[in-house]
Amino acid sequence: MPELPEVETVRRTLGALVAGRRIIRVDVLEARLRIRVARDFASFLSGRTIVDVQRRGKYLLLILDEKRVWVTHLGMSGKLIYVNAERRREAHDHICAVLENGFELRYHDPRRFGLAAAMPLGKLPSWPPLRGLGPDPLDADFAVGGLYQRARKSQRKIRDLLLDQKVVAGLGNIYSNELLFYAGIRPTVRAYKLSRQRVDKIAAIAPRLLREAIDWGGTSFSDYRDGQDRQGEFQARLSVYGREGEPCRRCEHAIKRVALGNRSAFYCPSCQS
DNA sequence: CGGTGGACCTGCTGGC
DNA sequence: TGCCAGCAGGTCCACC
Repeated sequence: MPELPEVETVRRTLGALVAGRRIIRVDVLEARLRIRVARDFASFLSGRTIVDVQRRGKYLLLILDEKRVWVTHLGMSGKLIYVNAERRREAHDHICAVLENGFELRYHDPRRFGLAAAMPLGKLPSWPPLRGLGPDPLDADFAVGGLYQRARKSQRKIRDLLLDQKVVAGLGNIYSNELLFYAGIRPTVRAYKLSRQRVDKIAAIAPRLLREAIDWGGTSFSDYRDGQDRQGEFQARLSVYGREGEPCRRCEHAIKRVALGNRSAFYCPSCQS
């Protein structure tokens, strides 16, 4: 579900609402996420004030005082929302952080593929899930040429390479497919077969596509919501993802779907080669 | 090391 | 109406 634009939208909508708020209590209602929520998670966060909300790839970082951090990943179906504490808690609300102003931060995740962890800020860089993340396309120092250096040595299909968070942090199946449409490249092409020019085109388009998706509040297929539980709008502007059989917006040919591994890839047979 | 395929979960949809 | 197969935005691990 949530790829870079969705996580960034949550970061922005949440940041403005929770910065400066103190967590007075944390209720962990279900600890069995992708990584089991640690026993001391609640006590480690209780009493802390949220200073800032940041993002690394698809990971959200709630920076707290006392140099502590609450890290979360939304997996496929996760939401992190800021709601009035009066609102009834729902099934799959796994973590509720009660704030001093009568609101709560709720982590909700039906499939439980996400994670929640807390640690001293200093431990974050060496924490395995974050260590080794590739460059983030929205970072100021994102280098267009870096992708080609990886691609030229890889036997993998280009769609699969783009999904690898060690290569580029933040792309998932929606935006990898969209990116390849705009670059005019079929998802099934082996990475090493692509010219420098074609790979550079993918890398150059990535920040533009992701920023545009953020401008529309991300893509809501089903579960995804921003920090205030609102849907995104970018699903109406997708070019290929989820559009099997529908006409290409550029040339009218029917969009095709192929299974690559366990996941679908979408492309226009006429615009992409 | 690089690459692939299955496992982990729940919920929804479409076909019979 | 009911049941079951297939599919879903992600990541990790065992295996070759």
